[in-house]
Amino acid sequence: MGRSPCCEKMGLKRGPWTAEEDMTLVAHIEQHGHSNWRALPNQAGLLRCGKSCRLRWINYLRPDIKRGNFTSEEEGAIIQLHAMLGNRWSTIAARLPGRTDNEIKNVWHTHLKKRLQSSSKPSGQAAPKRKAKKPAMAAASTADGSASVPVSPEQPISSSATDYSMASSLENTDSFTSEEFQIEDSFWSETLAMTVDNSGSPMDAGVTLGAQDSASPSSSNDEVDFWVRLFMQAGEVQSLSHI
DNA sequence: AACCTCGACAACCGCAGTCGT
DNA sequence: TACGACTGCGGTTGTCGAGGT
Repeated sequence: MGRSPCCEKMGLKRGPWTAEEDMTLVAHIEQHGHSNWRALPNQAGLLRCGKSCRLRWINYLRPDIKRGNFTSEEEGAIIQLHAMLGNRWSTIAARLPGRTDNEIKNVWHTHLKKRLQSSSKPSGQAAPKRKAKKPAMAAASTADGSASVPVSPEQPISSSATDYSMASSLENTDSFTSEEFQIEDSFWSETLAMTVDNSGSPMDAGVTLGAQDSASPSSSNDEVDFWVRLFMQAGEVQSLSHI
């Protein structure tokens, strides 16, 4: 619709950020905040577009970023949240304090999606050709190789609970081996139960791993809570229908 | 030792939603 | 109400390093 490009391409630097640029950006944000990303590069003296600055800050420079490998709890949470929410990475990230949407998205595409796909295939077909670099990231091989997640990882979230099998996905939380997702039973029963129990005060309810992320907007929580409750109700309906 | 392949992750791009005028 | 500017999000790509051949 004739939108102008997000930034002027002329003279703006691209590619990996240098340590000096990082320092400049951090120093500027600590002093002046980031109320206006578009104007920030000029004010800070950076030859980057505002979008690039924002991304760098959010994904890498923010002080509350948690670096390092994802724990099995976090991976399990991502899988479950993805089953509920689809590719709503920012919403999922809001439930994982210290993790960014980009990071979660990367982990999903590089590890978790393949893990789910491999676990849904017959045994013997999922063996990775290469040894995993990081032990924690070793491809999961379920005991019988028959574990599967009924909801396709690719399936986008639907506005209708009836065409999204939340019930199945929740009922099959033990699709993952206990060694990898120890939190499954306790974590999800607790968090989801809390969501339902707090249905009267949606602002307080939520599926958050660890401490409540104070930075996550309440509207986001409301949205997630809405879907959680909706799916829970749909799950109850489907559970009954299976009887 | 050199080359190849693949995994991991940072960064970019374009679209959609929101807000101000 | 319409329009433009800006921000945020999700998909995709590029780059680098490690492991395999």
